[in-house]
Amino acid sequence: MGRAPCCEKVGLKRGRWTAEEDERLMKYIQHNGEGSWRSLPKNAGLLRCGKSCRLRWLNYLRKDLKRGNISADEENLIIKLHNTLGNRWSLIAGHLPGRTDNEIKNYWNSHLSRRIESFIRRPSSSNSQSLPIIMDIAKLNGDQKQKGGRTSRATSTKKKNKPNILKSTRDRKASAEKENALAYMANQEKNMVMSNNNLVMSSSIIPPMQQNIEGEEEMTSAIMNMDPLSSERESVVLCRSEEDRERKEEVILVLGPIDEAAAADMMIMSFPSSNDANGNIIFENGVTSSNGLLSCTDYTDENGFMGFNDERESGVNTNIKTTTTSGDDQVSLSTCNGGSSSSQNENGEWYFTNSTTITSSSSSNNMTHSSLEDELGVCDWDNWVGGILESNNLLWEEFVGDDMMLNCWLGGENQW
DNA sequence: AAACGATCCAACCGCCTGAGG
DNA sequence: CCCTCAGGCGGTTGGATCGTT
Repeated sequence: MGRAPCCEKVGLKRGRWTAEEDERLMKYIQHNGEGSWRSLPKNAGLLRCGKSCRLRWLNYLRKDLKRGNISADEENLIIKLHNTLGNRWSLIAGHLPGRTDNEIKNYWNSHLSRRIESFIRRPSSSNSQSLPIIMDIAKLNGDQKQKGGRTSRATSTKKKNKPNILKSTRDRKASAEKENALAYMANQEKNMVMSNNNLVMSSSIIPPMQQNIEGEEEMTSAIMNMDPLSSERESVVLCRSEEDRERKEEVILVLGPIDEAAAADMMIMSFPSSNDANGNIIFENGVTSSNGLLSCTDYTDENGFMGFNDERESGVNTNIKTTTTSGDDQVSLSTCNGGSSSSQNENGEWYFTNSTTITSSSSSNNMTHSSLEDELGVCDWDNWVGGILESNNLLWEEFVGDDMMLNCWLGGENQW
C-alpha cells in the first residue's frame, strides 16, 4: 500500500494559482515563515495542498527569484553543470542564484537538450554498411517548410532547423511518425549531395538510416570520417551505458549539424571501452569539432590502459586529428594530443587527471591544458577537472575551456 | 479570421530520504 | 526496528500560447 497523500485532497483547488491566492500565501509566509507546509493551507485559508503551496512559494513567489530570460552566461553554466551533475536540477539550481530547479529543468528540456543532443547522436540499428553516405542534414533536421505550428520562442529569431529529440513522451510520440518519414527519406537520398551542408561521410560502418517509431533519441543523420591514420581501429564508440558497451561494434558516435552556439565548441570524449587481460580499462577517445563537420577517431594502444591498482600511473595517451570544415571549405586542421592518468586519495577514491593540447593550423590559438580538480570533483570551469570514481559507479571528467570540452565517464556498476 | 499543431511552462505526481516517535 | 510524516527531488503533463497555413 502506498503512502497516504500529504493532505486530504478532496475539495482542494488545483491548477493555476490566482493573484488572490498568491497574496494570501505570501502574506502568511511573511508573517509566519516557511515550513509546516502541511498545516499552512488551513492556517492561511487556502484550499490548496501543502505541497502545492510549497511549490508555488519556491518556484514563483520567493523574493529572491530572478525574473526574465536565462542569460547566455547562465545558459553556459547550466550546460557545464549538467555535463557534470546530470539531471540533478536542484544541485544545478544551487549554482544559479535566483533560479529554481523547475525553471532550469524546463529550460534544459525545451532549449538546451536539443542543442546538446544534436551534437551527439547515436543510431539504433546494428546493421552496418560500407557505402559512403552523403546526405543533407539540414533537411533532416527540419529545414523543410514548416507545416503549421508554433516556432519556439527561444529559437524563433535564431536557427530553426533543430532536431526534435529528447522531448516529453507525449511530444516524442507526436513527432515520431514525422521523424520516421524523414529518416526514410534520408535513406532514399543517401547518395545525393545536397547544398548547404555538404557533408561527406565515409566509413566502413556507417549504419543504415533507421528510425525507431517509439521515438527514442534516434539517428536522423550521421557523419563519420575515420581518421586515415587509424584505419585499423574501430570507429568512435559512444558508450553511455553497459548496453552501449556491449553493442560497441555497432554504436557509432554520430554527429549532426550544430547551431551557432554549439559551433563555438569542440568536444573531446574519452571513455572506457573494455578491459584488457589484466583488467585494466582501455579508454577510447573521440573528437568532435564544430561548424557542422568533424572527424573522429578513437585510440587505444598498449599505453591506453587505465589501471586501478599498480597500473595507476599508466594512463591514456591520445593523438587525435580532427578536421574542421565550414561549408565547402576546409578551414582548419587541428591535432589533439591528450593524456590521462589516475591516482587515489586517502579515501580510496580514484581521481583522474587529463591534459590536452589542441593545435590548430588555422590560427595561433594553440592551447594547452592540464587537469585540476576540486575537493568535490566539480569543475573549475577554466581548467581541466578530475572526476571521482566512487564504488565503480560514475566517473565524470570534464573540461570546459574557451572552446573545448572533454567528458570522460564510466557506465554503471559491475563493469570493471 | 480560423484552424492547426508545435512549443513551453506551471503545476502535479510519485518516489525517496531523513527525522522523530 | 518499524511506522508516519514532512520535505525534497525529478519526471510528466495540462493547457495556454502563438507562429504558420
